[in-house]
Amino acid sequence: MNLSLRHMRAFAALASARNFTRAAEECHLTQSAFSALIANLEDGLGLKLFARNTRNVDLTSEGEAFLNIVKSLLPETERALEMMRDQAVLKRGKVAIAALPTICSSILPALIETFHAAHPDIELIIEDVANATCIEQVRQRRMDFALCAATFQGGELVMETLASDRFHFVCHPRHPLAGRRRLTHTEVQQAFPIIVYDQASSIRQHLDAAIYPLHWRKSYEVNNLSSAAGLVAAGLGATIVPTLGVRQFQVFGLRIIPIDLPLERRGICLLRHKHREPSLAAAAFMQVVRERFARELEALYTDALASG
Amino acid sequence: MNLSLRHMRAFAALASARNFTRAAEECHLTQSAFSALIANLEDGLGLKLFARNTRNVDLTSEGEAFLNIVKSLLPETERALEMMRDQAVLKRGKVAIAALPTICSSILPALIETFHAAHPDIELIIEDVANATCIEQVRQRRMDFALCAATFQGGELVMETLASDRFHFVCHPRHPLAGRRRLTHTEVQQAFPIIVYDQASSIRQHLDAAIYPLHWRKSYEVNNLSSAAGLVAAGLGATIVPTLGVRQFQVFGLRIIPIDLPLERRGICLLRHKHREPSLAAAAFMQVVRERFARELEALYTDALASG
DNA sequence: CACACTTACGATATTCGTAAGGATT
DNA sequence: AATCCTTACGAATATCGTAAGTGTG
Repeated sequence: MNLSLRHMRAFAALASARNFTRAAEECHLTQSAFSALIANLEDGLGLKLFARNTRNVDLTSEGEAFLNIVKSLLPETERALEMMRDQAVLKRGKVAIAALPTICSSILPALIETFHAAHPDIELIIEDVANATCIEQVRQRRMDFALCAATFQGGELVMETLASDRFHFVCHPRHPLAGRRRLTHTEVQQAFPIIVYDQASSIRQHLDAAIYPLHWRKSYEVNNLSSAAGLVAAGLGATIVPTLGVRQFQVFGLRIIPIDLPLERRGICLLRHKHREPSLAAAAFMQVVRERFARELEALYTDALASG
Repeated sequence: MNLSLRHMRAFAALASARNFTRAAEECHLTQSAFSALIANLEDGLGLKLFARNTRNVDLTSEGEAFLNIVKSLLPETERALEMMRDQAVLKRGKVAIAALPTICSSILPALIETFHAAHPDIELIIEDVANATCIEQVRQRRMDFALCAATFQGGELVMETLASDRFHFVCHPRHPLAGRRRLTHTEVQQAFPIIVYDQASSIRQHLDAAIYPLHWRKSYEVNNLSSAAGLVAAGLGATIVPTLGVRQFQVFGLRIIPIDLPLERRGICLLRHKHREPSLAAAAFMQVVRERFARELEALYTDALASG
């Protein structure tokens, strides 16, 4: 017996209409096909569900028993299919994204807005974590994808470069270098005191790698860009931030000057797992990312130049 | 989309095995047919449930969602089918019977025993009520059928005569008529004092109709045969009972003498409703009734003659 | 005799298994 | 090269609709 949705729908229709012709219409079938469908159901179950005489159609007591079952089973099945259909048209589902804090506070909100306008019912889970955590979450397939710094990744991780962001020297308007329009990294190294970030930070890692084997004349080490912004605004030192982070400094009216580092740019990538098939929703979000990320970052950069 | 049990079974098998070939075997299909079945399911839902590459089969996130649904829906559906299958082989279901008290206390137990031996899991509901109530319960289709006295029934009731039971004069061994081997109804009428039954009793109704327009010289009117048995045993009078009721008197060692009445016999019938389609279980019980009732009654009769 | 379900039947669609094709490790 | 899924294809099966058959009120 291969009970199908059609069987249940036909049965329910007939149980309610108690008339083959009308029930058949309801199911968009000819009366003959409908009759065969009911007969097939009865055969499959091995018992009569309806007592027919040419004038009336009535449920047998086995039919009553089946009706009780179908009354709960049919709506559940219909609901299940509807849920899947909704998923298919991106009415439901969720996308889990890990992203660097700088991305979360700069570009991501605009991308979310775009995505949400198109797919208002998709749930988004955003985890703003350090680069290493981003990678680890993707490796463990706990997130659909990550937006993080591009680093060499072997194994089952797939990296897709989105854009690269540049670095800026940020200082108080009364800082000795405040009047410069462009700086080299050697000039920056001599700008004492300098505020650097925690070792776990991808900015710090990138800069360490970029400037090696030179040493930073650090004076402060902070965890968040906003802390650095406060220190710089108070005239306690200067700092270096990627374009993705400049906005935090713009509000204080600080000087923002582009730098040329040996590794001038930091690659930003979309990182995903080879064996985590993206859901339709995730695929849709990734598409938004691919289409807009580079442009948004460029806008941030020109904005930083203008304000600096 | 016509979701079927096969779809769900195939999906569940594949989700668990994560391998088309093995899942196909589990479903007793060739791998190719199984593949088509899954493809059909995915097409119907409008989305991919599995991410295949030649080495691995994995659920997509939509597949995970569907798995959650199927994990509850499939067992429910299977259980529903099993219940219906059980009904078909009389492993489940119930039979509701209304029957006269005399039948309930005489023949019915043996029939129940037979039926129960063949169908141990069928629930039986027995209502021992007066004839009028039997008829009314069947008319209202509240019972599968009734075992009661045969009376003219019009409309939607179907009467099937099973047997006819005879009447016996029952008296104390020291009663003046105790030595007789056979009595006529006129002799019985003069046997004073006589114990009769309540107006609602079908025995009383039958006798009233049978003896009309003569009058009973009644001395006591009781509701139950067992009460009458007590009175007769105490030497307070004689009574008239149908064969179905004699057993209650045999235990007291009373004399049981057949009578010839103008309407010698009382028909016992199986009464059912034209439009209450009997369940398989009810049909099975009715069959037992048809096969055994007359024989059982005959046995009671010869037994009564022997003991009388 | 009229209505309502069943049966008959040819056309169409689906599903099956065998066998070949293609991709990944 | 081996494994494993998909595709191709002819045969078997199921389902459809039209139309005729059947039985009950």
